[in-house]
Amino acid sequence: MTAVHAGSPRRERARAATIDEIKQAARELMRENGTVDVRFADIARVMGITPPALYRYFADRDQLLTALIADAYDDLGAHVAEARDAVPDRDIGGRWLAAAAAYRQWATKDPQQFSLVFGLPVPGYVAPEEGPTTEAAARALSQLSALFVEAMVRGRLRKPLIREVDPALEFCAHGKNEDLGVAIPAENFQAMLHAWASLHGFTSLEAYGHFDWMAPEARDALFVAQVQLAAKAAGMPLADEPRPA
Amino acid sequence: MTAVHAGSPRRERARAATIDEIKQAARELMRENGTVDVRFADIARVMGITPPALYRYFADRDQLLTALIADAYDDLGAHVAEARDAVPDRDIGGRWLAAAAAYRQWATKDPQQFSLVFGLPVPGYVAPEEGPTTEAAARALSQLSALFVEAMVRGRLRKPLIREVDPALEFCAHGKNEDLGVAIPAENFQAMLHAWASLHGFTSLEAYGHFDWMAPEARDALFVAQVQLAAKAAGMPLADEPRPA
DNA sequence: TAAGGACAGTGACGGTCCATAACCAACACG
DNA sequence: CGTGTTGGTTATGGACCGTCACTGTCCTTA
Repeated sequence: MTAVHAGSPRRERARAATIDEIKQAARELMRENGTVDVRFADIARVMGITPPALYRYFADRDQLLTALIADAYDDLGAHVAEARDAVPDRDIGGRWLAAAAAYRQWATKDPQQFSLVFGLPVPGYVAPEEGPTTEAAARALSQLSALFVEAMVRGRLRKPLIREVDPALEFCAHGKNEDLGVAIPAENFQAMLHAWASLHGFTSLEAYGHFDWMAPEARDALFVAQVQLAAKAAGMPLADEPRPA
Repeated sequence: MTAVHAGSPRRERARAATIDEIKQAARELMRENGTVDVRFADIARVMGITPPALYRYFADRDQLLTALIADAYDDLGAHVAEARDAVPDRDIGGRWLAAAAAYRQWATKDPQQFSLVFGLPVPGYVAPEEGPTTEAAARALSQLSALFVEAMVRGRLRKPLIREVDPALEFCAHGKNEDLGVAIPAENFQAMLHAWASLHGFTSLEAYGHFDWMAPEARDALFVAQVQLAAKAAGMPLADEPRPA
């Protein structure tokens, strides 16, 4: 199993294609019945094979889920990055808004995938610890923190609304700064997390139907206001302003 | 089934007790294996009866889940209300902080229950539409909005940071004001939802382990800062300040 | 080119879990 | 004291996960 043999490139490609088809079918089924549960029997039926055949590619249902989670992280990261990079470099606020909107849209379009990534971790496929999901998560979320890094290196990051930072959090911020490559002030680091949590909260509530009592336009408006508030509070330039004196 | 017979009060009490025991056992098991999944067999085993006996009390696994969700909402609402009311009336900011902390603590202590209430709705037990879960949800969340109503009637609600309100959202706000009994300005209504989303986002991320890389003290600090920011942005008096001129 | 091996896939099977059906004991009530 | 309701049992069916033994096919290599 999981032979390291490297085999022939021919087989390798076919195998990769099949793995991809399985994951695709799983996502499709999840989308259809609106659940994270996937039945091997259904996947097999869709693919025109028998259930046991799937075990050639995934040792376990959990292993398939792990792969799907990693994929979902990557997909989220890619969506955010694409939307963000579609806005000119200098419009930092616009880039943040675009990234946030992508985050939201990705979640509402596919609540199952969102739940897969940000839902209650089921013991079993969270275990790997430093596994592919953890790495994928880091990659995806770095797409958001990159905005703050950008703003920082351009000298456009202002003081956030909340300036007091607890020493413990300051310590964490310093630790993370090593990963980011740039020294973001602890207060802005804190604000960055606030912004993420705020964005995530709105997204999560909406994706799971807790804003269904609102008209779609109202939801849109609320979202924009929420994201703008987060940016404002985080010291992120909102409009395309000149750098502060 | 679900006889309307009313029967003898003796039997009624016994039945209610059993139903409660079932739900309690289910919660216990959920807590133990950290999942929302509950096996009827396990519940029965814990209770010392056989699985089919449970069907005397719940027609379905979904029905049990529905009951658990409603209970969870009520529990959350009770926790929030208790924590909030433990702080003197005049300290509005303190009441908000206490309520938010209760929301957070409730979620982190029992992520399964939190996920039950705020997770991906599984088609089946979300259907009722105006069912017990919807009502329970309204009750629970009104514990949060009550803070804004309090602040409003005491004339302590200031202008929020974001003042522009989209007409669509304004319309929604007016609709909800009828439920609240007090006319909260649309801009503050919007800010209230921002505060909830912000609180919920932090809570959700933490409960599902996405803040595990932070030290507990750092998380605590981040939370307080987040909630203070939300209050500040919402025009809610933070410290026990005198009413504004 | 022929033999050996790796790999994809199948059918049969065991275990677990949800749910129903048929049956039995106990209790309330006329 | 009989009768019907209620709470419980055993037996059973069906769905699904995962394993096993086996077959066919393609690749590799001598």
